[in-house]
Amino acid sequence: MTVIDSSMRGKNILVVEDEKPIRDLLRFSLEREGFQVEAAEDAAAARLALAEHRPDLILIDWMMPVTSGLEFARELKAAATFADIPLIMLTARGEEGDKVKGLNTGCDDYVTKPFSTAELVARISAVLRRTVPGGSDERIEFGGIEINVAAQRVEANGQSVNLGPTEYRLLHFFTSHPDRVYSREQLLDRIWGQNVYIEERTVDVHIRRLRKALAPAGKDNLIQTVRGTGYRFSATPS
Amino acid sequence: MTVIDSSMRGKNILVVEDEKPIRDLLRFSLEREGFQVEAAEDAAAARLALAEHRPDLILIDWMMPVTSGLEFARELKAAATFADIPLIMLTARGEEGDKVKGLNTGCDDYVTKPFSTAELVARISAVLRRTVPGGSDERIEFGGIEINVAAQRVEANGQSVNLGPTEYRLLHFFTSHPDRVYSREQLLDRIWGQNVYIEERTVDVHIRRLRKALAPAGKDNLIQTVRGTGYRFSATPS
DNA sequence: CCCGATTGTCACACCACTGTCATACTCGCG
DNA sequence: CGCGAGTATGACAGTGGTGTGACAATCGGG
Repeated sequence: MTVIDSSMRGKNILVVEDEKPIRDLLRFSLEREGFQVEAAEDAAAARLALAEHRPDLILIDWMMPVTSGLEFARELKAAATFADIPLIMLTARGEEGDKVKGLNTGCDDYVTKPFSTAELVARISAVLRRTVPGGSDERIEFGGIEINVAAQRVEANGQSVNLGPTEYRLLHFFTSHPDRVYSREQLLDRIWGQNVYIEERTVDVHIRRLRKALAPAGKDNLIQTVRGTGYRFSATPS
Repeated sequence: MTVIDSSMRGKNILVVEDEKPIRDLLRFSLEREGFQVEAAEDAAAARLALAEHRPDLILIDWMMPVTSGLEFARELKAAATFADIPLIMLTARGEEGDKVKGLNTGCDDYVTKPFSTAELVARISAVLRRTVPGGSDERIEFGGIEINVAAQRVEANGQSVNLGPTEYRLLHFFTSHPDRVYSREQLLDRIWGQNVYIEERTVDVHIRRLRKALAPAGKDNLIQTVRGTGYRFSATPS
């Protein structure tokens, strides 16, 4: 059993692998380690997943029908939006030439099949570790709230907002998933982690703390209570 | 035949290898790939080459007479001027203990002999890719702190600041990467070296030493603690 | 060889942050 | 209007992350 750094928890990984058994194994292993996993069976599905959500790391099988992993990697590195997402290749053992091609495509590491889960997780952690949060000066803006992901800083109406770690993650999640209701359970899963046993009422308290922090800038009304369901982050008042 | 990324072309590599046949082979292979190669037959010659021109990467043979590759690597990592140059070790196969020692000196990767040219080039490319392009600037200024890289001198508000090598590298890194949060692990990777195993809390101590050194000039508040994440260097207070 | 400088580690103290509870409040409904 | 379920709020104790001083080991120079 591998134990990963707490900062890795909740990192989003996109797995692109055509063989279902391996795909399922990867999903299982990685989710057990605390990663959030999206799986795609080919390049087309991967493109769809990318359009929806930007992962922190992409795992690509080298051998894939239609569009090979190598081609897909090239495609990603050519696209400005995704070029900075770290990339790990899954490759068959002993194909020296293949390894080299993979590295030269711009992938950050490669893992040869068959691989141990421990090794894979170790490599993923290593790659993620040297990735700076918000690698390309990522900025999120919503309804007058601006988040500088790289600096982990928040401004509302130009005033700087001081947040604790949990409130920051909460706000970060809300700003990147606005106009949608989330139950307390969903928020616990996505912000605290999937295997945490915490009182659901605790969410209320952190919502309140976040509202209080946003109040001086008059932005506390962006967090709306949906009675009987949960909370929603939206610019249009209910 | 391997094709390397165009951004790699013209990168300067210093090869330190005592055996002439291997040295020539390395020079030939790397130059064919578009690198500029300086070759030195021992540590003394390497020091001369370093004084003349700063390479983008150093390739060191582990087994060398007089000053071993390991010693030379330590020497480099101790010198503030060269500590940030990425370093790859050439080591004989099967010497597990040696590998570990090599990794602990802070080298970025190692290649076991006998190696294929393709693999070596791939590793070099991978290491160079994750190296930040900047690094050999003459002068850095940020928030009233001025670093004279050539002289390895620091001034804050006009007062000269006395720093140990590690604190100097820490400050150098911070001033060239301001307004970003870095975890302790990331700082260890980027300042101590990628394969060094050091307590994360040690970062705290060096942060404190750096703060103490900057305090007389009133610049210690540029280093900000981001609770639960790491540290940030910024002119705007939190 | 000795000496000062530097480094990595530890132990201790402190305090921001966290999760939980009790209480007050609000809303929907009969 | 009163009731009950759901939510907001304030307080509080425990936890864990961070600051700090001290210390042994190592390094480099005289």
